This record gives sequence, C-alpha cells and structure tokens, in this order.
Amino acid sequence: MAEVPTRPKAQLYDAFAVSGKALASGKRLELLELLAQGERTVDALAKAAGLNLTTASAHLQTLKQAGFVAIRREGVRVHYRLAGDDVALLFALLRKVAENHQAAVPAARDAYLGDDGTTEVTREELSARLRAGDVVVLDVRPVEEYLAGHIPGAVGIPVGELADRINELPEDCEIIVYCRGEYCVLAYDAVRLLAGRGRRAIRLSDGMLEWRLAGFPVAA
Amino acid sequence: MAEVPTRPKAQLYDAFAVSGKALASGKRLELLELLAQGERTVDALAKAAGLNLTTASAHLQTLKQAGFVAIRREGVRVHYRLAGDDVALLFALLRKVAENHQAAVPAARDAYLGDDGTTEVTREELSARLRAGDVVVLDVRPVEEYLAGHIPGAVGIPVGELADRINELPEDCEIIVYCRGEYCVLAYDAVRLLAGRGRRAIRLSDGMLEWRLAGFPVAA
DNA sequence: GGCATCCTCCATAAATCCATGGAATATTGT
DNA sequence: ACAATATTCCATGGATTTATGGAGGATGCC
Repeated sequence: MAEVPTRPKAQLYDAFAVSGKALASGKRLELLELLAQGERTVDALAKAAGLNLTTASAHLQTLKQAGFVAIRREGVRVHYRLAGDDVALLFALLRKVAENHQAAVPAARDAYLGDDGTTEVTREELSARLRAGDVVVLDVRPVEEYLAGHIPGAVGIPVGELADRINELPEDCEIIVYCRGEYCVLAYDAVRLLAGRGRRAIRLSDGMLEWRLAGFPVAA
Repeated sequence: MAEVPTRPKAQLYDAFAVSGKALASGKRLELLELLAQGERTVDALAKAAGLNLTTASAHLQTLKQAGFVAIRREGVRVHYRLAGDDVALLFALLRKVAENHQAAVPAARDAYLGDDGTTEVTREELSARLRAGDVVVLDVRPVEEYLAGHIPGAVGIPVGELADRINELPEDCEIIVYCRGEYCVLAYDAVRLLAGRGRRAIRLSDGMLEWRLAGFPVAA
C-alpha cells in the first residue's frame, strides 16, 4: 500500500479546514451575514454585531485568513467586503444544510423570528406583482445596506424608523417587506408592526442575500 | 432601536456554527470525503483516515451533532453515511471556495497531487467517449467504494493492485482514470503508473463526488 | 451464561480558540 | 512635529478542542 505522503495530504486538508474554521463561530457567521449586505468598516461591523472592536477585528482576521473577505483602505478606515459571491453561496448553503439536518435549528429559528403565521411570497411572485404595480416593496434594513444595493423599485425605511414614517407608505396597497435574508428578523418585526397598524403586509420568503445569489436585479 | 432579543439570535447562529465547526478540522474533512464515497463502519473509516479508533469516533460524533451524517446499526457494527447530498455539496463548495480564495490551497494541492501536466477530460467528454466505445474507464478507488457506486461501465482496480493487474486493461485503448474527487491522489498516481508502462492514460478532471452531484448516472 | 467484537463514553494533558484591555501602527489634519 | 482616529497587534485568563488510553455498553457467537 505504502501511501507514503501523508504529510502533504494533511496539509491540503488543513488548508481546507482553515476555511471551515471561519464558519465555526456564531459571531463570524453574523459578520458574514452583515458583509453579504455590502461592505462595511470594522467599527460599523463591530457595532452592528454587538462586538468589542478588537474582538470584531480578530474575527475579521480569521475570515481574511480563509480568504472569505477582502479589504479596501480609505484614509484611516478599512472597509471589509465579501471576497466573492461564492462565499455568500457557501454561507447560505451552510445555513440551509444546518436547517435541514440539525433539529435545533428550526426551533432556534422560530424562537428568534417568532413563528407567527405571516404569509410569504416568493421572489418570482414579488417580481410579477412589482411589474403589475399593485404592491409596494419595502426594504427595512439599515440605510447603508439599502444604499449598498436593494430590489429595484423598493422603498427603504429601516424598521427602527418605520413607526414614525409609516405615512410614507400608501394606504391601500399591499406591502411586501424584505430584509437581509432567510434568517433575518427585521422583516418579521416590520410585518408585525404594519399589521398592528391595520396595513396589509406580507414577507418575501427570504431576503437580499438569496435575491442576489439567484441572479435577480439589484439597484444601487 | 431596542433590539431586545440578542439571546435567541446568538442561539440561532451558534446552531449554524455547530455545522460550521464540523467543517473546521482537516481530519473531519477527510472523513467527509470518505463518506461521500459510500457508507462505512467506524473502524473502516478510522483505518482509511489513519486515525485512532476513539479519535475517529469522536470526530464522527461531531459530524453527527451537525447532522451531517446518519448511522445504520448492523449487528455489532455501526455504519456511517452522509445525511444527504446537500452535505456533499456543502463539502465540495467549501473546497472550491478555499481553492478560489486561499493562496495556500493551490500550493498544497500541487504538492500533494503532483502538478504534472497530465491531461484531463470533463464528465461530458467521458460520457461521450464511453458511448462511442473508444475508451476504457478505470475506477482506482478501494473495492468497497467501487462497489458502493461507480460510473456505469467502469472497470474497478484499486491503485494498489494496478501494477499486478494491468493486463486486465486492453492494450490499444485510451484509459480514462478517476477516483474520489477533485483533490484525490489516486487517479494521479494511477495515471503516472500507467504512463510509465507505456499506456495512454488520462484523468477525469474530478471524480465520483462531483460526478454524482452533477446528476450523472451511478451504477451499484 | 461467558466471551469476543465493535463502538461510545470518560478522564486527562496539550494545544488552540475566544473575549478583552492596553500598547503599537498607520493615516489624516493642524 | 503633534494630536486624533481607526485598526491591528500583543498578552492574558478562561473555555473549548484534540488525541489518546482505559472503562463501559451493546450485540452476536459459542
């Protein structure tokens, strides 16, 4: 048999594992979801993920080692972004596989998102109804994420401002709400808020991440 | 802003991270590649991966926690298998993304496989030439992997036995060799051996893993 | 029942990872 | 040159992971 070169094999697989390790922390996965929405500075990422600045920086170094992120220096600040859509795809697939095979995920998902029976629409339905013009599409992510790229024709109002700015939305129109992706709360919260104010609001079944990966058009 | 429920969010992402952790060790990735070829007992996996039995068992428990593998008991032994093709897809995508974005991977890959200029053929070419009948397709994986599923019409001779059984291959025919997947050495070694004996041998550009994931037919 | 086999669980030591505070570095503005 | 800001680097303690032996459980064979 021989199988002499066990060292190079381990080296190759350990290199793969470096990328695996990048996916091995919940905080890093939260950072990846944020980065999938567009580039951000370390400081912004740390705040958005609820992390200590140095902790966030360390996690970003881990992601960088795996080649998952790239940086752009602009004066004194460093903007991180995903290194490619294949990284976003890997991230999305990991979550899907985890949901498919890990019993704890659906439970945690419902506990986080609130398993209300809110209606969902698919990307295709949204596109069709947007063309037909009988709905408003509402993006409830933070402004910078909306600005970095959103569904063409969507109105952008962050959830936090939605209660105050609800009058910007037409009264008689059904509202389709979306946010970052399949496991993002923002749209859930927004739909609950809108429904509480007597609006007809439904959710896109996932969000910007899946929309972009599916090759649908993005406006910036 | 509020963002009260930070606990459930962390819980959800930590659950995703459990699946991420399953990909965070080179040895576990080696086990995944083996499992992608078909089910195996703990003992067989440990031997094939060069691991202590208890270590292998522990790694398999980690994979099981992530839901990546399922088991089947048969008398005194336990057979592990991948829980679904989505797991194999995730595994394959991880390796691809690592190769795309991590500089160390191509280097480690060449060091392991030997970057000889051997010719490759695609799955489609292989299919066409197999139909045309002007080639022999050779599977050089261990017998149990060949038996668990192989390219229809392929001859199965493990690399270790190839030198002794080379006369089972027709002389005048080009030989297309394949093994487990894109990063598996077996086909590289086999092609070098065959070429050294004056045979015309080329490699399938990847292997069984990618063949199956692409939806090509598998014989068992 | 008694025994062998295969696997999992437990305990342990070494290595690694995580979060965090403080120091060091780099860039910009004065 | 100096100060201010944004980020990375470094050191530390606590938690987690890894490899490994040995004990324990389950199953099948005699």
